[in-house]
Amino acid sequence: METVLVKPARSARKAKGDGHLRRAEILEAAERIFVADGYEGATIRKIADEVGVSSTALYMHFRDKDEILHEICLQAMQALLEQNSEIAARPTDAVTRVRLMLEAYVRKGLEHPNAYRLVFCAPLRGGDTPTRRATAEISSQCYACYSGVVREILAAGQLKIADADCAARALWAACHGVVTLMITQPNTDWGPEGELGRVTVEGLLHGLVAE
Amino acid sequence: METVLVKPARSARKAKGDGHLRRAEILEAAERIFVADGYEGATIRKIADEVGVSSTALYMHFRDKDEILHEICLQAMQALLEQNSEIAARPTDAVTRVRLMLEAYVRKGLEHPNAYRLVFCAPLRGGDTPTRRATAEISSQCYACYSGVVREILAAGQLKIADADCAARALWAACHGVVTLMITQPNTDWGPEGELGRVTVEGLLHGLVAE
DNA sequence: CCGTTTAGTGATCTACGTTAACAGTGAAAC
DNA sequence: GTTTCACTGTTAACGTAGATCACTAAACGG
Repeated sequence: METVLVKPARSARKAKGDGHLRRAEILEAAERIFVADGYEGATIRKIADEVGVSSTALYMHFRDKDEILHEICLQAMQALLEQNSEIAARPTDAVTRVRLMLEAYVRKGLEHPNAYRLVFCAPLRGGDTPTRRATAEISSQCYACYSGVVREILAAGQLKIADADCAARALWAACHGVVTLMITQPNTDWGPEGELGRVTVEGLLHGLVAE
Repeated sequence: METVLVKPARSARKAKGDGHLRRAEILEAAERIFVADGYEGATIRKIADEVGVSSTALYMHFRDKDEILHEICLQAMQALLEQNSEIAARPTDAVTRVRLMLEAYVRKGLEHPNAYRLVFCAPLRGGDTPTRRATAEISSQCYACYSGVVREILAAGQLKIADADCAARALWAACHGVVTLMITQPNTDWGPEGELGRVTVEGLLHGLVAE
């Protein structure tokens, strides 16, 4: 059995994990803690401990704590964008596609409550880090993809109001409300699984879309 | 030179403001800072500085930081409850009253964004302080008052779904979504003043209420 | 082989919420 | 008139947070 030549290297110092390997390792650990304990719970030191490295080392790979956690959210955001694009391309009618998007949105939000909170509920302080801009870019693409389908509904003459953007925002806001409410008050009885989301989306769709 | 015997020692000390006077003074200062800088921005030391007192003095009057800021929110909550009660008692039809309540809710939320965030968006950690319970009590009365009117709609046979509570929650969630979106992203263009709120509420009402 | 770059370290800084130990005030009790 | 004592302050300090500093060991390029 041949052993890889490993540096015995004296010391408790963690071996170099070259380049983006260590970076990915940090992101993984951060995600585990972040998902479990939220933004405040995921401290620099906890993440560093999980990786087995000193807290200072994280600043080699990320500008600050925000960048680490926002990078995680960026991934979730990209997944959402992919999903939205996929739904947008389906050969169904526009109303059905909007419905599917909104349902997927609510589902994703409830599945990743901490990421959702960070992206959609945080006051958006600070501003110009690349990660921040990337997230904004993706989320804007996400919205564009979604509102495009709403505009299709308008074009088909099925929208009861003249402003498609406003309708899109209203539907989004309603779903956002469902997600945030259920996330922040998980102990409240929100009725049968998925009922609140369904009633909200269907109700608003019936109110805004003809037929 | 003979001097009057003046309070020697501690000069910079602030005069005693007996009992709840000082308490009210702290609440006022805390509210100013809280409104301007939010929960994280309103630090114990800043509040104490504003009052002109050492930071530890605040612990004479309040158990901890949470209690101070939640007391502020409690007042806003009581105002909301009063408003809701007043609207509930009006001699108009139930649908109109619900509409008025929701509009008032959104307006209040946008007027007191930081209080709104603390009460409705915070993870509700900790739990059994008296102030906490009082807030929960008031907010539950608030909901009861509101959902009672929604039940009136059901009783009048005007509700399209059988579950009045679910309808009430859906309407609330939608408004909550509008408020939180506009609060957390104040730089986004949300269209004409009040439009998003109006469209969301009216749309959902049309979807859930017959006629 | 040597100098530069890279990726790590522990000590330290500032700011936060909070607690502990102590001190001045004023009014009631003696 | 003195003593006592609750009340309301104070300064000092603790523990934890994010972030920075000065430094160093390994990896790399010539």
